Amino acid sequence: MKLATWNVNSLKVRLPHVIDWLAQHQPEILCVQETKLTDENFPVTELAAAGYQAIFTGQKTYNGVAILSKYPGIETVTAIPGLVDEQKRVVAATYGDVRVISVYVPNGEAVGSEKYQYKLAWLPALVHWLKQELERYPKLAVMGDFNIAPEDRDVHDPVLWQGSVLCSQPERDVFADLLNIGLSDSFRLFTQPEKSYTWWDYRMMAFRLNRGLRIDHILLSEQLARSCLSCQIDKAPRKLERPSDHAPVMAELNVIT
DNA sequence: ATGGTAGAGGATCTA
Repeated sequence: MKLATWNVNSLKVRLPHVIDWLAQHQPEILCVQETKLTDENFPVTELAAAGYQAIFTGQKTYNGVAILSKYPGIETVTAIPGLVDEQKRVVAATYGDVRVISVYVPNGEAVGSEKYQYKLAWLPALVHWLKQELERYPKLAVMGDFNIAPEDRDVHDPVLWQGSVLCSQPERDVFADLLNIGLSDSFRLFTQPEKSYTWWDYRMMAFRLNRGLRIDHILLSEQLARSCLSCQIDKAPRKLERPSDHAPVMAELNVIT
């Protein structure tokens, strides 16, 4: 079973890239973030023609998440239970006995800003919910744009970024909480190339210079982590014309669906 | 020179 996640930065603009990528890699599941589409505008027909169904929750202009899959999902949830939040940032569904969550963590803008406060309030609600999900679903995969670079090796220039948003200690502490409740960073289950990143700013030739951060993650429960065979970042779509600023991350699991 | 680019929407906001 192949699982993947990709912040597409507008599914409307990126739909051709997404459909090509699905055809090439044939994942059972692709979590997407930043669809920037209301639900009535979601490209259900085009994805169905590509062999994928979708569960989604979106809004105009900002945010929006989805799970694309080859098989139908059940037990759909489109918000963190108990959290009052206008922004569409999570969607969950169950495929066989695998629970999948697509998540778009707030960016946080800058340390000390209102958006940073929102991020630091939002994240504990996510952790609390995931703890409950882990109790209910032993096979849990949480995938998406976490907007957190967990360690200095996930940052092209740790000195430049030290203490900045995406790298600050309070954010990294929450990421550690995610690991402490029983999730594994699937990318770090394996030996990886140095300077592996998933996001590069559009500006300043950041991609060409590989000035990136690893902020998109596939987190797996213990049961799924045990069956994980590989996890890799696919930089190829970032090299296309009009790319997303994020690259997809894909994991292969020894699980039959 | 606190810059630069992309998306949405139609002036800025967000990233």
